[in-house]
Amino acid sequence: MDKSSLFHQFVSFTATVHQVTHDLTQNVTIANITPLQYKILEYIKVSQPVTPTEISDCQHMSLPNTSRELRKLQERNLIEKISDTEDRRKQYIRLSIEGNKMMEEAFACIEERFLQLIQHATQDDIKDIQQALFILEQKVFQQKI
Amino acid sequence: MDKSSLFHQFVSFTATVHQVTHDLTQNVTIANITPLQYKILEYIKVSQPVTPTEISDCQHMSLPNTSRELRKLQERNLIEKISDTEDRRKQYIRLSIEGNKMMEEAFACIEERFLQLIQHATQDDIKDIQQALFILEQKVFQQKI
DNA sequence: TTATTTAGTTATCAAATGATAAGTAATGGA
DNA sequence: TCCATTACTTATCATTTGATAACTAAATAA
Repeated sequence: MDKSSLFHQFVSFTATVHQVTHDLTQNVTIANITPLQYKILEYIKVSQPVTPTEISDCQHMSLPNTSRELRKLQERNLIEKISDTEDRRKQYIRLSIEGNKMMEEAFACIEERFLQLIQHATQDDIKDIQQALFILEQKVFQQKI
Repeated sequence: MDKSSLFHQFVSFTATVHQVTHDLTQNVTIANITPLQYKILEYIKVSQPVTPTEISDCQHMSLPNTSRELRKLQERNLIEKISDTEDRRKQYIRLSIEGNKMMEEAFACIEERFLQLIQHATQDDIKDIQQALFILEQKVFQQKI
């Protein structure tokens, strides 16, 4: 087995992953949120509390643009900014009650669609899928370049 | 094992996939190509010949916008349009020599980075990865909603 | 203390992308 | 033949996103 043909399998796989995640997340954002804002909220949801700099790094956007989007999200009461007591330059961002509710609903919707995707999976299938996810995470995706 | 905790593992996994593919494809597009144009070329590369309608459907963009981007790509001699002899409304899009060369280089660059990612994988690891990709494709990603 | 660095903001501009209306030309059905 | 549909184009406008300069305030190093 050569690594080059594994590459082709990998490319095809990632294309499918992107396709499926697009389908799963399509139209979950009922509120008037831009795709970028959704991605930011999603990141805050799973990593809160986070600083603007962290968002900037992880979402590959400049700090000024991050600041702008966070301001819009705060104006819509979806997030809260809490300044660090130690270092008063720093801020911690977390979802507001409203923002959290919105993201919970979004995730519930995605989960529902995901469960449809694996509705025919047996208990053994589930175990296989879990194992496969684990192997890929460990042997491919958590490697550093 | 319940399906709900599998969902969380899945979400985390897809986030990692997006992260890694972003890193792999970063800065591969030396030519002055927008991200959208790159994605279109990538799709043409692996699926050619394709019609504008197919591109429109698969890339989730309107036909007018597809037409606009294809015009730009043709102006830069990266693609060719061939009209169908049967149905003269239809067109087939394929990469030009130049466009193909560009995409070959892009893929080579991505492959190089991918190989770095799995440089420490043994022959057994490769087999495991292959098997994991196969299982996920089959049991999760190829399911229809 | 003073200078430098860090964290974030505000403002502004340009480019990319999305949405929509109106059009052409070919096809296919009634 | 006439009408509806399909495939695609052109034009235009709005929105989103990216890039950059100039700024404030706090922390840290010299």
